[in-house]
Amino acid sequence: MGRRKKEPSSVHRHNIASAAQELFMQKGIDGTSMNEIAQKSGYSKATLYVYFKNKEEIVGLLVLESMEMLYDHISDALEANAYTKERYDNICQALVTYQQEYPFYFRLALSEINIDFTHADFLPEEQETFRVGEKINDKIRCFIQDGIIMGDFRPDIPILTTIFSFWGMMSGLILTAENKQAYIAQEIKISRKDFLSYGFDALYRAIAVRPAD
Amino acid sequence: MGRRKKEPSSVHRHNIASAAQELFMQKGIDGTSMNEIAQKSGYSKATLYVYFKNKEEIVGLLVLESMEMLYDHISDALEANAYTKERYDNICQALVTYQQEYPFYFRLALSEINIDFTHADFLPEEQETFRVGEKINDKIRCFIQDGIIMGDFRPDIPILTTIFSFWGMMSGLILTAENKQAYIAQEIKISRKDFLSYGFDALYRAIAVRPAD
Amino acid sequence: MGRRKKEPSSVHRHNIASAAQELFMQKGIDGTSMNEIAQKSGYSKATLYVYFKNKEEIVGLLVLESMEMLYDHISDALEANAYTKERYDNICQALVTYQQEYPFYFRLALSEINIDFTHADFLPEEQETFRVGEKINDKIRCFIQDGIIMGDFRPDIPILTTIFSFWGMMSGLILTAENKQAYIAQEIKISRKDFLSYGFDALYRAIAVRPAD
Amino acid sequence: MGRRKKEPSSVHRHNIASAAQELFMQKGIDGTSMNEIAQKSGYSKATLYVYFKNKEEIVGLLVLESMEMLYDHISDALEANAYTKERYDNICQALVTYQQEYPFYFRLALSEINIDFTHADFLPEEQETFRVGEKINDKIRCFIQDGIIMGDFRPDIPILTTIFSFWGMMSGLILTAENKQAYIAQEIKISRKDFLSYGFDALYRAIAVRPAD
DNA sequence: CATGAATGAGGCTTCATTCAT
DNA sequence: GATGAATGAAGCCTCATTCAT
Repeated sequence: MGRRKKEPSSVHRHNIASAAQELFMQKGIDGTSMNEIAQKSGYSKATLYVYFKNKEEIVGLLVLESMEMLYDHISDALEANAYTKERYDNICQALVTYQQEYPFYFRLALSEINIDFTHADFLPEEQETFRVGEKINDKIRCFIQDGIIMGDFRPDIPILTTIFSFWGMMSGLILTAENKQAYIAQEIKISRKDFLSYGFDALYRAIAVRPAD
Repeated sequence: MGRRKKEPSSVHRHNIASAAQELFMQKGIDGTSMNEIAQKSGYSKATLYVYFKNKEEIVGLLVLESMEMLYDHISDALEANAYTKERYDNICQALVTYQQEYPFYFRLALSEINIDFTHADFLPEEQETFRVGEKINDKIRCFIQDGIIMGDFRPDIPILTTIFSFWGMMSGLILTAENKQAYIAQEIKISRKDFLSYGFDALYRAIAVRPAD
Repeated sequence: MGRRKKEPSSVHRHNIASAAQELFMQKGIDGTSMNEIAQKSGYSKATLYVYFKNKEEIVGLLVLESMEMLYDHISDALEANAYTKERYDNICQALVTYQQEYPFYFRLALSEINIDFTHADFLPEEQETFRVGEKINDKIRCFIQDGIIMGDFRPDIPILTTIFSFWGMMSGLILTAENKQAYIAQEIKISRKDFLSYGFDALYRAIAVRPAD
Repeated sequence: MGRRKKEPSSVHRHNIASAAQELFMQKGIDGTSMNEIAQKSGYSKATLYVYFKNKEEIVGLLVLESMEMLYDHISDALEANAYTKERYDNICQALVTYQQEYPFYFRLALSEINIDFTHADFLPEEQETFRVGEKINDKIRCFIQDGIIMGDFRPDIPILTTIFSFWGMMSGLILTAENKQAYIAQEIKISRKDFLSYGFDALYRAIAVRPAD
């Protein structure tokens, strides 16, 4: 291969991680070889190791990138609207969109790779990922507090507990909509959108001042 | 190794699958080698292949076994009590217990391996697994219908949608309690039990006739 | 499996060897597992080792058996007729038939497993095989001597040299007819029978008193 | 192991195939493991897979290489001399030399691996092998036609039939000379050279205009 | 910087063979 | 005698990673 133009290192990192992401999505992390990543990204296998210490670091960057995108999605969702319910719906939509765009990392974020400080291996990327996670939490916290102030959410709800339990329940709902897709369509005969709305609304009522139904 | 006592074949299968389960849990399916399964189960690697055609078949049995246990857990939960809320709590508890006992398959059931008819590969074990899944659905359906009849659940709730969305949300909640364990304990300073109750109750209210709060 | 009726050991040996033969023919010796032989023969894998010390011994018996059949074929061919050319044709036909019936052992006899006293491993079966080979040679020697006496073969031909070179050439011809079957049919447009006759006749003329053409 | 000097890839392929050839010769294809090939060739096992997709491909290259050498041997044999009998003897000698140099592939060419269009798997190497086989046939065809024109061969001989039957018979003869070597020397007390000449001459007479005896 | 080349380690699976019953 | 059960050894192949250039 000819040498390529001098580009900032981060561009190459992104190119590689990007190719990896698609493959991971299709075949899982373990199911994807560095060889395949090399081929898909157009770099040589050895070059991968110029930009990443190892496979794990690729995953790390990917998780960080996806976490940042999630942050952006959620930020946007919150800034756009004034009414609490609308903002809530926007957050839900942001999550759904995010899952559709980065199904692989949505799953990761939910379960597999655990980004809490327990097993902080302290790779720089992981630290950063954690930080972004905190920023997301903050955003949500503000949103809930705003909602309380605006009289839309019950004033007695435990904020942190709500954030985490909702995060879990929403993720589970979205994942189910994804995984049981065919089943839901054929057996329940309901659109994915309605299926999701049903769940999101149920959750909203749980913290709303008066059942908004 | 010495020969071992004559035991019915199913015992060996269970021994092996059991060892596999623990390893899968710790390191994932792909991350676990047949070598490790052999060592942990106390059989020789070759013997594994006497009892299972290949690694995949071990996973298959495990999924089936765990699905059956889930069915038992849920059956018990439903038969034990008369009051709808109690029965609901029992189901929740059954799921939590199940997740604690078979964390790996709880995860599977939620996401990766898809037990709907979409990708019915028709391995006998997989077929059976699907059937058990259906039995579980039926149980839940009856429970909800009973709840409606007893006047505890709103009569207009869409039953199938509720089953699937609740399944997703509950799984997500339980998984979060598991994965963010340390975070929840240290940051929110709330017990896992309370964390889970908060979520389960929120969901209950969503279908209960009158907010039980 | 239930025990089977008491049969002379040789019957079981034959059953097993027989099953092995078919498999060897289809998939080669190395390509055939004891497992497959066990299944095909209807005995358990362990029982194979009651009747044969190991896989090699099965091959040994098979070679012996096939050598004996070849002897029978050739004996019959020689005793049937009076005229030299007829007897010659019969021998050729015997070889062809033998190759069709035992393609695998025809090949062995020609090349792979070498039954000359050089590498006499002195397994009883191999010794016996060698002895049968000698008996075949004797038969042919007599045939040639008869032919000379009858004035059909040139009196000066070197008998042993003729036996061995003819054995080689005939085998090679037959094998080619078998292996290039499709090619011969499609490209040369000649029947296998005619193809073989052409070669056999050429060889006959080489030792006949007057070109019989 | 240290890295080795930069050599064109084909050199490595040849090195590996060459080592494989010797082993195949001694122990057969199935009897030879990639491990052994690695050791004998001085490369690591993994490196074998850099240069060959799998074991089969090694065989493929070997067959092709040997086929090409055979072509060269025969080409040389034909171009060297003017008299038909001399050219015939040269061809025979070429075959003998070839068998001595590549005993393993001589055997293959004769029997096992079938290079006719029947089972054209269409691997590039196999296609090429087939093509070379055709070139050899052409050379021989020309030789026979020349012989007829020069009045040395009978004008009525069926050319293709002759080519194939002679190829079979000659191969069989050469193989017998090889396999029964010890036997021939000790029992017949004749040199291999004379043994072969006897057979080749017999075949020559079968197509020569007048028995050259 | 970029990479072709090389490889140790290890994965899954199969097999011939043994042994206690 | 017959076999179910068990296994050490080995086979093919893949992979993440390193290093010299």
